[in-house]
Order: sequence, then C-alpha cells, then structure tokens
Amino acid sequence: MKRSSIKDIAKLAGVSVATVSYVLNRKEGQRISEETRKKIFEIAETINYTPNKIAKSLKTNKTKLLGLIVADISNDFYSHMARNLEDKALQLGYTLIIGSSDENAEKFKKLTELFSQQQVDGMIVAPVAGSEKTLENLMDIKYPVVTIDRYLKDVAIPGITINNHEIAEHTASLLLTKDFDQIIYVGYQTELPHLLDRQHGFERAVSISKKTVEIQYLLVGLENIAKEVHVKLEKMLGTSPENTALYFSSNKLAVAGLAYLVKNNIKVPEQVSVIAFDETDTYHLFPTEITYIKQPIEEMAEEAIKLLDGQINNFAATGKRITLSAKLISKASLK
Amino acid sequence: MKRSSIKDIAKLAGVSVATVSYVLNRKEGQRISEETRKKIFEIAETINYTPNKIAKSLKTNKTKLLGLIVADISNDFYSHMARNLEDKALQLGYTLIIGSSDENAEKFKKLTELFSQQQVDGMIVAPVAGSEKTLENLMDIKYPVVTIDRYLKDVAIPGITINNHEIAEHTASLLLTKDFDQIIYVGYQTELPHLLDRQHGFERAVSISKKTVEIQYLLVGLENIAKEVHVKLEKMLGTSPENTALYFSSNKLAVAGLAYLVKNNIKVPEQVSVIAFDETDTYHLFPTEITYIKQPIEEMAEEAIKLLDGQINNFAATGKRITLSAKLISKASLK
DNA sequence: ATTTAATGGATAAACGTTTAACCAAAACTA
DNA sequence: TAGTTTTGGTTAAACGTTTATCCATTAAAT
Repeated sequence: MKRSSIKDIAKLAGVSVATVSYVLNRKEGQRISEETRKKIFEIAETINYTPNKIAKSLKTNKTKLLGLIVADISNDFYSHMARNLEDKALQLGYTLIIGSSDENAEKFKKLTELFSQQQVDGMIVAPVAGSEKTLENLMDIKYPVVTIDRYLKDVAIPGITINNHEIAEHTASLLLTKDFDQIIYVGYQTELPHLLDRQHGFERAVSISKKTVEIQYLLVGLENIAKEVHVKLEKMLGTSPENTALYFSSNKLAVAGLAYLVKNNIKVPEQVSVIAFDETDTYHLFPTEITYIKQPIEEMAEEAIKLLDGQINNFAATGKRITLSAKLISKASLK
Repeated sequence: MKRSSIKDIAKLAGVSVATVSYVLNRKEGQRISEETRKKIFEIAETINYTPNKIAKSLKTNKTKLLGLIVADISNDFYSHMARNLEDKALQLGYTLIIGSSDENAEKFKKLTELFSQQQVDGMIVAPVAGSEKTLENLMDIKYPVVTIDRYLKDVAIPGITINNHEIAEHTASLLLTKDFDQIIYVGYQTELPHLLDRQHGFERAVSISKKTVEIQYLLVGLENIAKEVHVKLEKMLGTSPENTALYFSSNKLAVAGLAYLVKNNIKVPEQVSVIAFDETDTYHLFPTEITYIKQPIEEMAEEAIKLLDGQINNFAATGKRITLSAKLISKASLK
C-alpha cells in the first residue's frame, strides 16, 4: 500500500502542492484562507497522511538524526548514557542511531562513514584508541561531532568529560589518610587519555603524600577483564588480606573485583576497603554498600546534546570542551 | 563545506550522472568502458565522494534503517538484545534507530510514528500494554514489524518469543520435587502475555502436582520494583526463613530479591533456594552462583532480523511467530 | 474611473539519486 | 554495401518535499 503524499492532498483539495506544504508547515507570512486550510487539514486526516522525512531531509539538508557511537551499548555505563541522550535528543526533535565500536578503530571509522552517509546531523562519540585520524577528517569537513566520556590527545574536538584526574587524586588522597598497609589501584592498560587521567591523578596523590604505604598497580587489558582481574588479584591480594584498600577505575573492574572478594569470602571493609568508579545496580548485591565515584550522566547527556545542537545550528562559542564534576559518594565499603 | 555529489564527478569526468551512477553501483548489464570506469573511481576518490543515502532512499524507497522500540534501553536485558540486534542488522546492511517506550502506550505510539516518518524499512518492537491498536494500524498498512521478547493477545503479528509457559512449568515442577516448606513466586502484576505465561506455567505445575506445599505469589508493579520487592519479601519471607524456595520471574526482580537476601544475611541455598529468569553479570556478585533461566538472546536477535528482513523483501512464509527455547542453567543456588 | 495595494494562491526549480528508454558510432554480417 | 549488432554511453523522468518568484483577482485609495 502506497503512502499518501502531499500531492494526493493537493489533488483532492484542488490546490497546488505548494499550498498544502505551506498549510501543513504552518508557515508564517503565507496567506492561505481559513477555508482552504481547514479543507487541507481534513483531507490530510482522512487519507492518513504522514510526512516523508526523507524527502524533507533531501530538500532541507537536515535529517534530525544523531549518530551515537559507544564502545558497547550493552555496557551498563553506556546504555544508561544512551538512555539519557535519547531523552535529551528527543526534546530537541532528534532521534538517535546507535553503533558499538568494540574498541576497534576500524569499526569506529566504518560507523562514522555509515552515519555520515546516512546524513546524520551530528555525532556523539566515545572515541577509541587510534581514531585520531577519523575524528580529524570529520573536523576538517566541519561535521558536527562531540565526544562524550572520552577524549583524544592532540585532537581539539569539542565534547564532555569529567574531572577524571582531579577526582582520582582527591579519592586517592582520601585513601592515603587512612593508614592502610597496602593500596591496590585496579585500572586499565590503555592509551585512552581519560583512563590515564584517572591513573595519573591517583599517582599524583601518591607522589605528594608523606605516607609510606605499599602501592600496587593492577592493570588489565580491555578484553577478558573479569578473568584477568581474578588472576591478578589472587597474586597481589591473596585470600586473606588485611588492612588493604582496593581502588577500581571503572564499574566493570569493580564488578570483577567484588566478585573475587565474594568468592573468597573477604570481608569489606574489615579486611579490605573498596572504592569504585561509576555506579551500577550490581553493587547492590554486594553485602557492603560500595563507596563510589558518581558521574553526572544526565548532565553529561544534556550538555552533549546542547553542544552538538549548537554546532549544528552554528551557535557561537560551541567549540569548547566541557568538564563536569564527578562526586565521591561515601558508603560503608571504605573504613 | 558542501559535500560532493555524483554530479561533481560527472562534470569532472566529462560524462553524464547516469554513467557515474552505473559505475559506482557496479551495475551488471551496463556497458561502460574500463577507461571511463577507472576515471570515475579515481575522481570519486580524490574529491572524497560519499554517497547520499537520503537521496538514494527517496528514489528507491528503502532506507536500510530499522527501528527498535524497547521498554528501556538501559535495562540489562534490552541493552544486550539491542547489541545483538545491532550486530545482526549490520550484517544485512541495516542500521538501528532506538527508542525507549517506558511501558507507556502513548509514547510507544509516538515512537512508531516517528520511526515511520523517518521511513525505517521495518521495526522490531517489544510492545507495551495497550499498544494493540497501534500495532494493528501498522499491520493494516503492511508495515514490516516483528515483536521481540513480548507479544500481544489478539494481535497476529509475527515475532520471536521464548517458551515462557513451558520453561516456567518445567522449572516449577522441578522445584516441587524438592520438598520445600514454602515456595514464593515473585512476578509482575501485569497484563503482558509473556509475563502471564510465566506465571501460568508456574501455576499449572503447581496444580498438577501432588505435593502440598505452601505457594505464595508476590506480585509487584512495573515501576518501583526494588522497593516493592523488599517490602513484600519482608512480610512473606521474613528474615530467618527455612527450607524455602524463591522463584524470580525476571532479572530485575531477582536482583531486587537477592539484594534483600544479602541485606538480611539469608543463606543460599541453606535457608532459601533461588531460581531466576534471565541472566545478568550482577548475579556474579552474589555469594552463591544463581540457577537461572537463560534466554537465547543471540538467536532471538538473529531470527528477529531474519524475519523482519523477510517481510521487507516479501519472502514467502515470513508471517509467522517463532518460539525459541529458554534453558534452565543449574547452579548452586538450588539445593 | 483609474491606479495601487492586498489577498490567495500557482509555478517551477531544486535537493541527489536511480533507471527505463533512447541513440550515435563503430564493428560485424551476409 | 546495406543491414544488423554491439559498444558506450546520454536523456529525462521520477522520488516527496520546500520555497523563491510570479500572477490573477478583488478591495481600497485618489
């Protein structure tokens, strides 16, 4: 069944398609009689007219589509981010099309190409390692793009991040006031700047501290996180640690680490204290409430959409990076 | 910066746009000389041509866009489903556009309208209560739609579900062989058929069983799940249950229930046995490994995409419902 | 009674593709 | 050598909109 078009309405109403277009779009400055307007609306209703946005897009060069590229949409952090972005986007009339890069620069590039061919008005991306060139190319052709969560060194692209370095430093120095015998930083072996910031912030707090406490760095690759964390915690932490603190640099790391603690019946905070980056419902299954660093996801989503919408519409001063503040939420897992 | 078009290539190559189109689309049966082909490809490369899918869509009436409507993309089950759908879709050249309905029939309808205006080639939807009319309208105009996870009574729309009734019955009868003093079914107070199937399957096993065991039904609404589960478990289960079994009808319910058990230090499976629908990483933080009912998400996604692609391309025999089998994965939480 | 202005629309081009139908020139064929 | 094929393209319409420009009729002004 063919969908009805503006042409059908025009024919039935005995007017030109232009008139129908004017009426349906409620254009100011166009003088169409009340009678004609009414007739057009009625006909549109009865033949169940629905506008073809593809045709409109072709003419106006706007699709009201936004591309979102995350590492993996099934990751808790990103699915919540996507949900918030979806809501904020909808408020401005945008719809989201989504792709997962799997931390793969080639796939990331493919997705940007796909989205660009699909003529999305702009993109929100969490860039992967090695995607500098891809992003630079987009900037060269002035494609509206904002980064979220992550950013890249040496690519001056607008976007939203949080104060990774600062909050990590703050958290670490808090940890250092507590007289632990051992502190283990659990993080990623990666080049991604926002993750390095978290590590460097931590390291900075350590370096300016007067305390002499054993600090260990447990770093894992981006895949096979759970297993690697288990194996390495076994070595570094053992099964009956005392007066130790664990700092997890992401929710995935934390979940893996907490699972290890549960499995080995290690008590929190009696034996080890825990601080984790990001929140997730999963923490609620842990016997002790987890102290965590909360990212302002909703605000990040809102600012990202605003920033992108600004670029799309050429508002002034939209080429900036915005840094929002994560907060430490204290719970029982930190003694 | 204006993007280059087929027209630009034509001008530079000194041929017509038709020729360029033929070459770029590698049309069989079109006789273009090797020389011209080469020139066109070279020019396309150097001026960085990228096809405008909007224009193509307008002409071909295909967008290669698929709409996905779930209840909430930040829900673990749906985000994993989305991820699998994304992968399968991409294999057939489709991109996903995503919306969350929040179990709201009005929002569900709005999303279908939005997607339809966006000219998606088809939709994959998890219909909400009260969306019968919306779906019927789509079927009336022969819009390709498949349901996933859920279905609706009295709407004969193709889609993928699992054997909810059967697996629930199977699980319940297993539970009934174990001589518990009490079994609590934790489920939803809802009209959604797939959830009712789970309950009815459970009830059926109970009704044909010879055992006389106390069965309780703990039903909660679709929002505020965690809190409601806590409050009601307090009443029905108390804090020191013995020889009891808990059956959770979804992962969200299970997570809420398990959190209650953790909080009250109730031992699994010593005091209560647990079976949960769906899997989630979250279970790994629970001290005991959870026995759960595993939905074949990847297969569901694959079949859904195939079914939808079939409808889109008018393959024969694609108007069917497909029922896949969930499986019970036995772990330590069931004594 | 003309000229002028306002009213209510119509015309036509354009957006970037696809594709059916056509055609000129060169190369065979009988 | 006249006719027929083949080769290598070209022309033009169409998809469903938007929007600048134009036009006829009626109403107001002088």
